[in-house]
Amino acid sequence: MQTKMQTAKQPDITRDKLLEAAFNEIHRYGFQAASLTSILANTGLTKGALYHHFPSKQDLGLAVVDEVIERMLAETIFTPLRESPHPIKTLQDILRGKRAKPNVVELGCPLNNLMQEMSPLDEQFRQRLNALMQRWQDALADALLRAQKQGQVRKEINCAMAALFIISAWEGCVGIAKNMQSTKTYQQCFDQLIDYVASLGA
Amino acid sequence: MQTKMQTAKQPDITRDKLLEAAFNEIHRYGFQAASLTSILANTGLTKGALYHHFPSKQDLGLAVVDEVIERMLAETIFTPLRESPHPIKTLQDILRGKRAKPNVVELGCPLNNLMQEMSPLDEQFRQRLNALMQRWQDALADALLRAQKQGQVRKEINCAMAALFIISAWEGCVGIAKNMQSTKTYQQCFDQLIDYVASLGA
DNA sequence: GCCATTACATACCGATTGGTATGTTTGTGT
DNA sequence: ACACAAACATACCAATCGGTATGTAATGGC
Repeated sequence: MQTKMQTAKQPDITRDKLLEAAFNEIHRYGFQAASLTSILANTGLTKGALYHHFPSKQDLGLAVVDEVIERMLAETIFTPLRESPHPIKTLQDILRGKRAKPNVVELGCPLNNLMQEMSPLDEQFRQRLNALMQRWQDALADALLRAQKQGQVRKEINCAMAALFIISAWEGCVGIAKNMQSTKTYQQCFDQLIDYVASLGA
Repeated sequence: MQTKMQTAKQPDITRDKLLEAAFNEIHRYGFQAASLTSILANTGLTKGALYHHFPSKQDLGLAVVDEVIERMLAETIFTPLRESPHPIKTLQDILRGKRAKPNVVELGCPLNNLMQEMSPLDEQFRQRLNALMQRWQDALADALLRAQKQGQVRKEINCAMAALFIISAWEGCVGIAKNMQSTKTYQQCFDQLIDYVASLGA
């Protein structure tokens, strides 16, 4: 019997619950301060389950990066940019629409939080976070290049460099708004970034 | 006898040693993960000294913000900007020269690190860090306003908003370079920011 | 020169941490 | 139906955490 029984063991679902709870805990407290006990309390599971699915806290954290955060970025940024026929407009829409998630203003960007905390401390974290960053930059540079071919970005613009700067400013805006705890600052800051993106065309 | 004796007790110096060691520890590991034991090991002092000068770990951290980090920002940014007769050039010089400090690329901006870690968790930290951010933004907005009166910044530019964005991008560039562990990325990213500052004039 | 206070050092505490060893239940292949 | 492995739960561990209580040495006022 493969059909769902409520009391049945569902290892995949259990794993996902652990990943989601770990993501939330890490998003708020950072990786080092994230408490496994707290994560387990939020899932109703125990250490037996955790250490059955993940050999260590670090592996749990890396799995959060590779699976949870990767999926979020792919869905909200990478894929829309890649599939868009109007890359500049799509990028600006993404920058505008990001305010939809309220806890981004409260807790910041999960990827950037982990980068700032873990990159100097753990080479494994740094490499995986860096790989995600690279995909982000590539997706953006690709979008800018396509826009450039459409004549919506000036020819003298170095798209890779522009992409790097946009991401930097992007993360910077999220971080400042998080410190200010202000959605107003968030929007003001992103308006400037949207203007910058527009300035690449004129 | 007030003269310096090597074995004499010098409470001010002791306090400074604690603050400096705490700053270094926090800069690398963050506030939550900063170990008091490690800080004391780096000073040769003990808990008796620490808790004589600071009532708690939080007070130690807040003192690091109020005294150590404040002084660094004032010396390297606030004062140069305030006293400069050519604000735009001075700003660009600061952005260019920041690479002088190598551990900024390795460990990032101490202010931003603490903001990203502590703002959602501790209101006292958030307020003090926010106050420093506000002084930064004011110093930058002032400099841009003076440049605007000199005709070096376009009249339609909102200097306060531009200052907010510059700081965001500033911190973003430092953060990205720290994750990449690359002084090259650091310079590439800041070159874009310097171009942006220049674009305010033309 | 005495004395109170400052400026530390030493020893210890409960709480929490990540991790492990072992037990128990559930699913699966034959 | 039986065996075996997977999927958990329970109980426990050493290490480290921030913090405290107490003791001692140095300093400054009178």
